[in-house]
Amino acid sequence: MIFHPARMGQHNKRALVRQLQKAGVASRATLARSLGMSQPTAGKIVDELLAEKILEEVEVLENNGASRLGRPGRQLQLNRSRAGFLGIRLGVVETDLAELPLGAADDSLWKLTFPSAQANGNSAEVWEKSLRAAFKKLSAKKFLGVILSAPGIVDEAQNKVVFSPNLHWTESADLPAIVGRVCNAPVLVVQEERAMALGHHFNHPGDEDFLLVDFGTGVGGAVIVGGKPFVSPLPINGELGHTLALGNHRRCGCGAVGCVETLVSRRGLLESFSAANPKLKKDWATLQNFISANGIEPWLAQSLDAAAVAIAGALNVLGLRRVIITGSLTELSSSVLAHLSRSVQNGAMWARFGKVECVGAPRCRAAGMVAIGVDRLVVPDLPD
Amino acid sequence: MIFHPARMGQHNKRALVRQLQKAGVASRATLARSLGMSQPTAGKIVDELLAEKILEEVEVLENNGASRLGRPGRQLQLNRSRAGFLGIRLGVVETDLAELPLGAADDSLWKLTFPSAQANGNSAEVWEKSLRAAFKKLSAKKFLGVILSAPGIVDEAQNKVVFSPNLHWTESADLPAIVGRVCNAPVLVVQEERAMALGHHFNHPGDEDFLLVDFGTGVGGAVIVGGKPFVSPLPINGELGHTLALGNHRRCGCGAVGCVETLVSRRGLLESFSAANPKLKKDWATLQNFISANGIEPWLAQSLDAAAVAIAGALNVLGLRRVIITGSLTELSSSVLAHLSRSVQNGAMWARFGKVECVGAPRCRAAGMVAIGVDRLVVPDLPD
DNA sequence: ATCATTTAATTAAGAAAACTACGGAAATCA
DNA sequence: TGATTTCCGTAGTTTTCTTAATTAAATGAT
Repeated sequence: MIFHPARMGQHNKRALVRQLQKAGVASRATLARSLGMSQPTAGKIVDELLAEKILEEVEVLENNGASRLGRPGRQLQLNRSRAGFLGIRLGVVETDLAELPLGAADDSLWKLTFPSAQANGNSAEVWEKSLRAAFKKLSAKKFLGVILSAPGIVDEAQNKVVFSPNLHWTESADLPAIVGRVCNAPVLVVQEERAMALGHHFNHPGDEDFLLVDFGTGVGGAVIVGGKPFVSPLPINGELGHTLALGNHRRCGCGAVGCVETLVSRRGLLESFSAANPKLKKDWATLQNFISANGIEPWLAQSLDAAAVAIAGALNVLGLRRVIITGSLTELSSSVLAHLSRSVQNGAMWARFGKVECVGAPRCRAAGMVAIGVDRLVVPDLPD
Repeated sequence: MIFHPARMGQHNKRALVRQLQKAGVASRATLARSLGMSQPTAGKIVDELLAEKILEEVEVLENNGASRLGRPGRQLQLNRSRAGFLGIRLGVVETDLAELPLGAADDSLWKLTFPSAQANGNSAEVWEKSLRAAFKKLSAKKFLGVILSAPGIVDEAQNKVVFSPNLHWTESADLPAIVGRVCNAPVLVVQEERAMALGHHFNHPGDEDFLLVDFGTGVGGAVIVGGKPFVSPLPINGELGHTLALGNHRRCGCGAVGCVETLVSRRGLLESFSAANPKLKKDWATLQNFISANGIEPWLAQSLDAAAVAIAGALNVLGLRRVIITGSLTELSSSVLAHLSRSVQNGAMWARFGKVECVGAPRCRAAGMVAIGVDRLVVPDLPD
């Protein structure tokens, strides 16, 4: 990209907003210091953002610990009092809505819920009707934008669902148009795992570089490098659920045969569990209890090892050393994550030279969705 | 990164040099257009670069095809007449030297050669002596810098070899100091595959995003995204040779068991070949002829498929659709690459939605080494 | 041959956004 | 109360880009 003076402003504005997202609350002086810019510059940018109602000033009451010397800074944060974004979580079964502020969005805000699909064919139309009904119940009517998270493969640049084995109607539907008709605001379609990864980053600002792997109906991944979602030439990336596991012959929803997803998705685990223990009930609670009682049986070890090979391979290729695991695997006995972690370390090259970590974490979508909305709608990058 | 006016100049200078590297030859006006900057700006930057002897003007004689209307532009290129860099290719067996110009470096320039290691322990000292002797024979004595390519795992930010199973002495030796004593110029240590990938990019400017996989003593990879080497938090990336292949129990030089490298490195292929055909001579030429005559036998198919799983997994994770294969695999019957290509397409998700390519190419190190030198020594990024 | 046209390169003037330097405001501490 | 420290804003300077106008060097038509 080429720089000229007219672009510098917007760019530094983005940087300042990003910094404030991470810090949560900060003064003009603190922002200037942490960004390496002069105080007048930071002050001027903050003034603009306050005028745009993107930031707000907040009363101090920040007497925690040592009382600082000198004039106290006027603390700033992303605006928590205004409407902000409408979050739509389009899940495989249900769709949830949340009114998200620009700052401090958390996953307790999900309120309204309706089914995502119909048994018969007209899911898109019914979904639009349900959305319209739910929208009427919201307290806010006007939003800066709508952030819609969808499962499957999403082309975020095109706001399109490319492939969704469990929610096929979203592939042909024009989601931005549907949502736009109802909400009358710009719409961003984002991949669920990418939103969760970004959400994790902003909830744990120390985690700047990691691979997030979510286990659920499918197995999806997302990559954060330098605190930003990894952008690749293709709309697909981090898709390690569909790495092939040699020796696995299960047919996957994606059309291929042998994806690790067929081994470690919820359904995949249940299949293996049931095959190894045909007399037990084939449901998740039974599986959970069984693993807690009996530890890691060979069928589970093999599945976990297959996933670990894919994860470790991704770490080697991406140059990462930290894995965040979310979803169903975190609901099982802690020995499961421990086994996976050991197995990942076994396959990750960096483990020979330094530390490789593989830890569980809760899913946090809201914060990530807001971050994407702020990044792409509130302080957008200039084209070119 | 934060921008201020003082940085804009350097940044746009970098962009202009990059553009000229890709274009080969271009005029001020062409550069301005392709970079989206104004003519006066491009002209001013070019003037600086000419004064620094980084660029040179070149006589036209470019009457190919239609005679263009209007005043012809004065064509520019990276300086081909001056010394530029000293390239040192530290191979597993031999070390080669080349005097590299800033523009149009090709691999015919490798001239002086000496052994890389000694049977007894003092390899570093002997290597320094050999280097000193070879350096005396060069026509140029003064270089902008020395680019040293090394096999194994290289931390390019630290100019250090982290791990080199086939050339262990480089791990503990202070290569920049050794080379600096002899050549008296700044030294950059780069990973061989990264140099080759960048070289491929500049020899085929259309290839902006790809994964390069080199087969030889080991199996190494490098990633180019947007025409630039992919930078990751760790000094390791693109290391797909050490992805584990389930069911493979060979011990790898890296310390792990089951790396795909043990299947598809030169030695790995020979092992499998010999095991399947114990009566035949265990050498590369025999293997080549045998494959040409008998096609892809099961042992080879399995090895290729294991490599393909790792490659396809890397494509899925990195969001890429193009693979460049270099090294020993390109020396075999074309059916080998064809098999690998099919197998990669089988495992690559993008193949369901678009095209996935896997093609062979010659190794080109010189161009990549120069590109790295230009990028890091001639028009360096400002620290921050 | 000459002149209009087209493209390239340079010069000059203007605008954007950063920086430094300084001064007033608001707190702590002696 | 006054010294010190820190924060924030104002004023003026600097850097680098842009646009607009000018000069330069080619082609092609009359």
